[in-house]
Amino acid sequence: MPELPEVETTRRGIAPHIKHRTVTELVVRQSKLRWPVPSELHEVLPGQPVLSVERRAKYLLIEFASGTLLVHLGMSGSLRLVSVEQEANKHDHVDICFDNDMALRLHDPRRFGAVLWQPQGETHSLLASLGPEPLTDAFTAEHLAACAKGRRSAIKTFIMDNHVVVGVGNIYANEALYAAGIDPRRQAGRISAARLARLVDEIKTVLARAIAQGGTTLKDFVGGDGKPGYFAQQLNVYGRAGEPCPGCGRALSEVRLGQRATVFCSHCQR
DNA sequence: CTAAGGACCTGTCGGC
DNA sequence: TGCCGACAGGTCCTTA
Repeated sequence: MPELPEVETTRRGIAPHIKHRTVTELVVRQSKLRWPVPSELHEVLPGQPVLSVERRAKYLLIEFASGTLLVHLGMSGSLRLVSVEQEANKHDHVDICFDNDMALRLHDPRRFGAVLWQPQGETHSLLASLGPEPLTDAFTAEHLAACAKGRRSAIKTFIMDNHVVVGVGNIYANEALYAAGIDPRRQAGRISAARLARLVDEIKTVLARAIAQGGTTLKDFVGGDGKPGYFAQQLNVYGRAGEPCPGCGRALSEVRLGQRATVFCSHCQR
């Protein structure tokens, strides 16, 4: 569910509560997530203090001295902190229990999420070939233009490719392309450098604004503090097919690209 | 190499 | 009210 802003919001929500806390126990009620939860975690985690909580793409990285716990929320995952006494609900698959009797609880109905282990000094294969973080200086107009050269796939599909740039999910791909005035169906390699530069700016702006607002309000998310709900954010096109374009008033169109809902204004986006 | 499609899984919603 | 298909914020893996 979460797009990058929701993952970042989750990171910020949980980090202060688990940093420097020591793991006492790992409870796995359902080990069949996207990949099996490694059984070695039961031996590896207890007794270790959390050094920090980072993020790479949509992976949360919980750092320990002997390695890093990777947590991905998939489509429907959420994390919240609960008392270890708190009874588990349906789809509460994993608890990481801490020495203050709180547990970081992973809830994930669709089980597209993952909990994986990366030993110290190694890079997990899932993190090995990721593109730059969109909100850092590593994501530049030059980089996007170089990647786009010769590529015939639709620009929307292209910016959702993790090798090009990470963290651009379906909602924000739609929003960034609208903001940049680019037709999502246009071939990536046939867009001018200037327009790609604009797109880089809009991706950064859209994601940064969503993070500032605490993520998009969508029903599955539960805030890191346990407060239900996302945060109100106005989306210009996503989920608004048929409604008037905020710019010109014409009805927004919807097509399917790579099996994903794609909403745009055929007048404002070229 | 690129591009397209299937796969994983549950819940919800609209239509008949 | 009940059943069925379509769809949902992700992304890896296989196939052409």
